[in-house]
Amino acid sequence: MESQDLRNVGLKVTLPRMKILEILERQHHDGYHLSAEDVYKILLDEGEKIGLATVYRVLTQFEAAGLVRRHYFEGGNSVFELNRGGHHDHIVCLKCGHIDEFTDPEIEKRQQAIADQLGFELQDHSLILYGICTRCQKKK
Amino acid sequence: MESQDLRNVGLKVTLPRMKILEILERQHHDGYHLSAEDVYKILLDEGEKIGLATVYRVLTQFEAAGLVRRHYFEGGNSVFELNRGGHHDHIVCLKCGHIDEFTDPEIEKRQQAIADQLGFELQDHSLILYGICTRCQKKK
DNA sequence: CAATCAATGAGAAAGCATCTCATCCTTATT
DNA sequence: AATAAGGATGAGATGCTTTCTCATTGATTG
Repeated sequence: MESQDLRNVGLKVTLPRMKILEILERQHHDGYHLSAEDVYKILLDEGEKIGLATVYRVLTQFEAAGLVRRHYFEGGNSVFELNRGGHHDHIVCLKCGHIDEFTDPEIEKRQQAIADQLGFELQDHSLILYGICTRCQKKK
Repeated sequence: MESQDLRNVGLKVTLPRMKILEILERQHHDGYHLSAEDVYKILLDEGEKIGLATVYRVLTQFEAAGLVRRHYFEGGNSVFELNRGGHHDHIVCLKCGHIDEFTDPEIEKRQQAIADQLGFELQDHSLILYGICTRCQKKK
């Protein structure tokens, strides 16, 4: 029941918001991370007349509402993914852009310890590993 | 002997490059991280007629040459700092922007282990913690 | 000191993201 | 259902960071 997701966070149920949520859900299964532009193009492909400004607005609202996470990978534009439960970090292939996800309790623990030690109240973190994936290593 | 730094990496010794190197060195002691715009403003303040395009060009060259590291913090524009030896990660205050640096061998080790496990040839990483620094906690 | 080739400045251009505002649509209320 | 009220949207303008272009200037080698 998607429309409930929107009401729960105090957002009106509108066609753009439903469509964008649906696209994020659909792509999430494949582990994809979409830029606003990506989402916009998918909408166009599916015949929806939704403006790019709306896509940005909605994604930003979704982020503020906790429905979505935004990541700043190298190279500029940020990407979004559904925030279904568990936190995870990313490892990005520098050649093909493939992204894998992982979590490491030990790293999380150390992060908290470091913040404590430096007197920071830890609120968030961003950990991204960059490398060459198996497939691209072979293609050499 | 700064000009040698430039020759060592195959760059001609020019006034803009010397000046920018010098600014990075000067600010480095304070732990500051400068955007291209910051560097440009400092140059203006000091009466140097150096174009913004040159600042970007030079910083990018310095990065390619390994003299400088570029970081993509949240919010858009990237910042630069001198790459004097040791690698380190960053913790950024979400209120005042203050940046502390740290390294944690345990985290580094885990990162390598994770990359191995996922079949990636690890090349680089970006770890940024976000929180509220001691000073800003008190200002509440 | 001359010749060569790279470096620079200034402005144009690109790319991502946000803003503006008139119009449209959801929602709460009749 | 119909309506009023205020939020949401589309399209284009705008802002901001970064890169590109190209004519000019400057560093380096012999």
